[in-house]
Amino acid sequence: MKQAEGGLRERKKLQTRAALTEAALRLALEKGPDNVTVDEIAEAADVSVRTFFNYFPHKEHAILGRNPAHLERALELIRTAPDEQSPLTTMWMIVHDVLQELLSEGSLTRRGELIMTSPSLLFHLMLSSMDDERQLSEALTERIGDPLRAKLIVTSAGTACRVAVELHKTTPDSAPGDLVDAAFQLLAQGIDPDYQKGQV
Amino acid sequence: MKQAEGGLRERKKLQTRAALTEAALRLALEKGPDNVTVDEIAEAADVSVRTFFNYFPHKEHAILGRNPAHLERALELIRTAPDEQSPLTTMWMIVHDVLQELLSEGSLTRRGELIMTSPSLLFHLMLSSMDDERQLSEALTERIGDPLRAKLIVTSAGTACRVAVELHKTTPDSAPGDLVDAAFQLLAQGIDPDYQKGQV
DNA sequence: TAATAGTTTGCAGTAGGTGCAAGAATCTGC
DNA sequence: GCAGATTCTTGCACCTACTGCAAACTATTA
Repeated sequence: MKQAEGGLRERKKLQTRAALTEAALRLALEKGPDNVTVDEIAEAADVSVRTFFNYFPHKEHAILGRNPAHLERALELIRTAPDEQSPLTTMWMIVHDVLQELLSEGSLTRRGELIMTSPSLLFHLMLSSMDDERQLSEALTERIGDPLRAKLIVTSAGTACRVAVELHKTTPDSAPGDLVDAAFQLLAQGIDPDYQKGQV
Repeated sequence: MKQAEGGLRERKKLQTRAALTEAALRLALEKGPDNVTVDEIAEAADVSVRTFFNYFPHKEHAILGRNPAHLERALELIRTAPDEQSPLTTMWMIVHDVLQELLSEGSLTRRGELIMTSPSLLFHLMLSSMDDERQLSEALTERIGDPLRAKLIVTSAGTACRVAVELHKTTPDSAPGDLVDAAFQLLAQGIDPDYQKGQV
């Protein structure tokens, strides 16, 4: 029978994975994300290159070090949200849930800024976000019925974060959290009340 | 002195570029976008692999065959929009401008569906869209002042298109154009009037 | 037609990424 | 604590994407 959680094997895998993400992030910060090779990361984590690719499909995944638990929690938040809570409010809570953790472990600033400097990283982040998005949309559709609106709410929440981070780079005086809040507010109430379709 | 436009050299470059995108798209459709190699594309277009990379930085760019003229026209539309036209309305016109051309040349369905099947293609598209987005946001900020709102409007328009295409795949009975319109409408008026920030 | 400027190409090299099979480590039932 | 099954690691051979360089070629210009 398979040993559940506490096995040595399990722990070693977690260790290896942690060592790889740690090394990847550190080296990426030191040398710039595009100047790190998989060879270096593997060597720093003391495993073979081949093993690296057993853990991550792409170099970028190691640097991003995505936490699968975040998606789980987000889905849970959507499923257990009280009826009276509006959908975008739920999304706001999800965003802040993740944001809080990233801030508390101090990896947001390091990793976040890194991501914004590298198109390739950003790209892979978005790529892996696509699947999350799909799952979140499905969960939200389950709740509110309208699939178009559900998808728009989920993707808009994502866009709000991205826009906030980008804008924060050009105007560092405004806090990212405030920008996220402002973006959510705009999206909720409408980004253009004067819109008129079909003035062709 | 440099010959302006009609030179043989100029025409040959256009020809080569066209041959490459044509071959890339055709092969991608035949064999699936991830099973095409640059070798094949180059051979089909009767040029060397090295020449391929003189024209496109990535394989995906050839398949996407992005038309630089689209961005130019979009920027022009933003700059010359009448004062009374609301910003999202302008974005709607841009979207339909491109849509119309893609439909008329018949490449939307072929290329569009292809793109949606390949994460790699999708993300090269988004990646190159990021730069477009930046330029469009700047132009729109110029016009309406508020950079956050401008960025949100531009990115939301992009998201609307993406969501519409995705949704069209699962519910093919609704036309993509209608879905785009519905998405724009929702975004304009607000995706969640009951949103309340900070119910933590 | 000769000089010039721009294009194509082959070649050599770096790096990401995968399949396979052998060997090492862990886990299981006894 | 041991034998056998399971799982992980690793080296190796291989494919593909992509870049820099210098030589060969071709259109343009005077």
